[in-house]
Amino acid sequence: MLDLKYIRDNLEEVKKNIQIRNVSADPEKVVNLYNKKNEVLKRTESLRQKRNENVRIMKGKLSEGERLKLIEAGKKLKEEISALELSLEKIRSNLHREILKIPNLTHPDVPEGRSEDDNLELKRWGKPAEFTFKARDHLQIGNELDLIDFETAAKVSGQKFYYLKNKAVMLELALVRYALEILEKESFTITLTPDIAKEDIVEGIGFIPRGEESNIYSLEGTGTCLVGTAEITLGAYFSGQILKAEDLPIKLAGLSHCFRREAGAAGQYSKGLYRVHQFTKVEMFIFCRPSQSETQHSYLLNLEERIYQGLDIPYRVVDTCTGDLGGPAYRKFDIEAWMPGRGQKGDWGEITSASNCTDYQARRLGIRFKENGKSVYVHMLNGTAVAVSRTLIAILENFQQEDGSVKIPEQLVPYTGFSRIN
RNA sequence: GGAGAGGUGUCCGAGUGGUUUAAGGAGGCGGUCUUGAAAACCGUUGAGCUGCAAGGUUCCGGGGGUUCGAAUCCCUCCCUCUCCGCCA
Repeated sequence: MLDLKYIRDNLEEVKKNIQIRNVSADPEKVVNLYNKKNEVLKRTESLRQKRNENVRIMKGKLSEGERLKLIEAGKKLKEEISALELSLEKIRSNLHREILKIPNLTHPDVPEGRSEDDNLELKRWGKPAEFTFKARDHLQIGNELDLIDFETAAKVSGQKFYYLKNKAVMLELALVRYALEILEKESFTITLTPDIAKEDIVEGIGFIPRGEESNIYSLEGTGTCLVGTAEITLGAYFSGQILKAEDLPIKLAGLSHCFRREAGAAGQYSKGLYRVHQFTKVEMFIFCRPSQSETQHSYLLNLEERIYQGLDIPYRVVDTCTGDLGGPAYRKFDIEAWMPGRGQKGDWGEITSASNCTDYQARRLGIRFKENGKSVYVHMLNGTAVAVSRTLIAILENFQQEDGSVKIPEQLVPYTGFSRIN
């Protein structure tokens, strides 16, 4: 969330930002609720002060008459205070609800636009393969080589689930190992995170844990959710803590399953493994000083590129436009891999994203560090190291051979133990 | 899942209704002394909200309750430890 004082003092800027990011939020309502909260808080606190004074007097020796009088006064104060506290609580919860709708500020270089079509292409790497035969999509390849089984998964778990089989299993494990080793060398602390997190944590990271529009599976009656990404469990790792300035930047990497409801998502561009309810992902996370976050953001993008260059997957990098940014992100770079089976004649498909969320998440989660005796919110960044299911698409479709087999990228062979699937 | 013991500031730890405005210790920071360091001594040292500030207010695992007044009493949930049960 944004700082309340900042919204109050920069209302026009916040309004403009909401407009270019194409979301519905009402900062004026937030400011009104904030002012109202402060006003009621002030009255509550002055009554509390009276109550405390009253109590202090009663610590000493008093005549019975005086004591009774003070007790009566205390009773009256108590009633007034609880009435005010009740309305304060109401205002607070309204304020909380409204402020969560307000997105992060936006980096000045982010292209303005309404949808992903307005994202700005920054660069391309590699050359999409030109096939001398009719290219198949990963569904066909997966079927022919007995690698992916959607039908059985639909029967057992529902649509948009899948069984990986045979060499695809090893390929998934190899990708995970490949990414984790690179990150370990980059002195990330590698972790294997829980796949479940508490609702307030999920919300603190900026996801909506419940409701129709939520992309998150909540576990009824437990106050917890299945994580949509390890960004949640990594980001909350230090929640409520004050970090040592000399420890920054802190780099964590996490392997987890990711669960997404994807309600209403369907169609040609979501087919097969592209949009599924469960997949495996290695995520990177950085906590740093505000002055470092732009550099760290480039660093994350750079690492992602290295990882996909190592896999020989052709890709392009895009700077996500204002209308396509999620609430917490200040700026986001996506890597889109070339997927020959996507659309009619192949297309780019998002395979990683690296976001600089500045202090938007840190404020809700209470993650700070000390600077000159003052506590400052850290900046938090996240990036995909390997999203396995989509990387499988890219590998199967880009490295398919005329004889129906699939070649494994050279750098992955030490991890798979085979260089070809057939 | 059952029984018991716990959860207090960066850490250890005292505290069972009103001199707790959280004792004391360790650690950190500053200083005295010293060629320098150690030791010793002196001082200082949590966070949030509000406010220009002074100040005020909240926080003793979370939430709720009793009371004029709660770290302290009651209810509830969470977590940790020990033992038992179950189990990859």
